[in-house]
Amino acid sequence: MHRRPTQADVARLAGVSKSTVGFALSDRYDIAIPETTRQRVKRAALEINYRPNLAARALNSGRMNAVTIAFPGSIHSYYARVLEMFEYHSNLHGYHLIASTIGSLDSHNSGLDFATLLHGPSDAVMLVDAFGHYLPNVHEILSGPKPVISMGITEIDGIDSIVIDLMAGADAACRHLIEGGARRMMYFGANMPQDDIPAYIEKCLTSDDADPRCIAFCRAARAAGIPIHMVGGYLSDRSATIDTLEAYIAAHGCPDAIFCHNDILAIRVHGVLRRMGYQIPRDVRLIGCDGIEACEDMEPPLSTIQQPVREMCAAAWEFLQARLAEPDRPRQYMRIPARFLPRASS
Amino acid sequence: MHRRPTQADVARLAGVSKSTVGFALSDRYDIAIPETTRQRVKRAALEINYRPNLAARALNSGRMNAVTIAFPGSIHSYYARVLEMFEYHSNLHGYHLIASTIGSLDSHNSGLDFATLLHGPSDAVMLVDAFGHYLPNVHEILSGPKPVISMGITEIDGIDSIVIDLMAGADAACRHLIEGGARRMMYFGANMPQDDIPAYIEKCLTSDDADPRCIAFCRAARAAGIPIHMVGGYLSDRSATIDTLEAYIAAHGCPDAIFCHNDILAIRVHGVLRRMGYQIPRDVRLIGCDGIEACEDMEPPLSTIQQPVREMCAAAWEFLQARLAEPDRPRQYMRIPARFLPRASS
DNA sequence: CTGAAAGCGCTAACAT
DNA sequence: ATGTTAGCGCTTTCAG
Repeated sequence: MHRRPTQADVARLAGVSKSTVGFALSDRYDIAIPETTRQRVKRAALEINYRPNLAARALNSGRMNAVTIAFPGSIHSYYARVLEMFEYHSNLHGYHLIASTIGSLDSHNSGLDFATLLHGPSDAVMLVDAFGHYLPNVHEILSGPKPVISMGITEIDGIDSIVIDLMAGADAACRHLIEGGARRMMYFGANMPQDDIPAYIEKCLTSDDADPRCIAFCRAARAAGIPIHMVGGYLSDRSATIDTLEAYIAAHGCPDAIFCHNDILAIRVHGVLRRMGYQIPRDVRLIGCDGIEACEDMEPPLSTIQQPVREMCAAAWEFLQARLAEPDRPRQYMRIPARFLPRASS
Repeated sequence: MHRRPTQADVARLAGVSKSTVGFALSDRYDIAIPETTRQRVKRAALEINYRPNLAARALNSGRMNAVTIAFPGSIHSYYARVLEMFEYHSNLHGYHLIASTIGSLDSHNSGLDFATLLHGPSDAVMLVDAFGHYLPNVHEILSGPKPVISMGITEIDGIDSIVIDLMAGADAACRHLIEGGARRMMYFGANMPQDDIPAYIEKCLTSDDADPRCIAFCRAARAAGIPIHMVGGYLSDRSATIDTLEAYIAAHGCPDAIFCHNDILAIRVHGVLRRMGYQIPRDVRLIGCDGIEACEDMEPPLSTIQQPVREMCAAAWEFLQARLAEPDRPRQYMRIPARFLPRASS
């Protein structure tokens, strides 16, 4: 492995100047170069297997041709789908995709802190589901060196956002449970302040600054005049989740309906309930959220709220392009509703 | 958003030269700079919120501080775990991680072709489960501009490889089925040459150049004197998979044991079988592969072959570091066995 | 139509 | 101990 060929090498071989090479190789037809010279340059480049040095190009142009996509916590099935979907667009447009998880202050995961992300080698940062500890300081974003675009169930004030409106879907799900006769309905969450759930419930009832699923759940239960049971906390791993659920059921008995924060959780809950001998939906009705494929493979198939991943990523890419082309344009904003998908589990 | 501050700006503010800034900011203590000057420089940098220009650094140093990780086809649960695990190491060492799927020639997915990957803005490429259409030309790798490291169930001759030895686990799984009384055992695959399965079976029996699961399956069945049923093909989506399985069962009846190419597939098969009224493991015994968490949440929990993702990623990172430090060192090679994990489904 | 040259921001060898 | 300078490879302006 010796030195990589540069445009200078191509120029020497083709017997032209460096700039001619640059123009010819980047197919700039606004510069008048005879077709024969163009071909000669291209052949020379091919012959010595010339590849542009991306760092040099980036230094000169100020463009990295890369985008960072950042996920909160860990990359589970749903985020993997978002990643894949977004990658489709970035590939199509010749962008490289830097994938990252964001580390929060309290959690002990290894994710990058936001500043590192923001100053990393990309032209823009896509934040997926930024909330709570993952929600960066807006001032830091606005004074930062590159555009940030938020996508997912949360939005960031003043920042380009594609927000999936879970509220309608979550509300439909909860009302579906209630109308089906749920009296002891429970919300099972993976990202709730474990220490003070009553305060969180109060927050859900009175403000809009909480997880839309939780808001919908609390309000639907309140409206129906049934008690608000929220269980969960920062459940990092599978066994913690299972222990929490089992402990709850041992102490309070089994709810007649469970709305889970996401499908992964719903699948776990499904397993726990069946192992404890409960029948779904006869004894307990179960609903998840996200719309991952595995839900359909459960027995019975799990009801869920379908996240419009395809539309979200397509819109995010559009927003990104527009923002890069015109950094000072007004804030871009789009809401996409998520639909409740009833299946046999509820 | 105006011009980003550079080291020259810091130098001006601190009243020193550019190189002093460079040395001070990179904490090079081999250069004698008085502590007071160092502090003055750092304060100045902080004051104007200086951040290094990564493109410039990369151009100068020849290092991007980024690694590309590439997956075949789509990023499902198992690959998401690999991604996350590998990201742990890259984050820890200050590397950015470029995630990509590789597009094969025949499939219509949007993945990048290997040459693009190889010439992308990273210092090395990690190939996960490179096989078949995803397996790049070895010469292209060796004459390429950066190290390539293979990880997963396949290895690449002459290229640094961490190979997960699935053979032992797959063999244990198949023998477990046979010893449990399987007479009509089936392999359900997602990446097989659909058009000529007999030839593929022959290949599995006679050569080592095939999927280790398939090899183990064919040989175990042959050794036990039972027929070799392989079903599948290039099953891209969920419904194609289900149709294929249902068609097979309609035509040939239900096997008494199914070994699936991976857990995602096993979960689908699980759903199809239960919906058709078959009991697991009474009527059919079922085994998957990869060891994704959701297997444990099935009813009954699914037997699987546990991929040692953590060990693989740790070893891959070690290999990478060693290779970057010493490009001409001899080929690095490591085999890690994957263990069969029997559960109630078999 | 083509070539020379400046400059992107950083690093490191070399001079003071 | 600090400053000067060359150069990484590319893009692009400006002369010829």
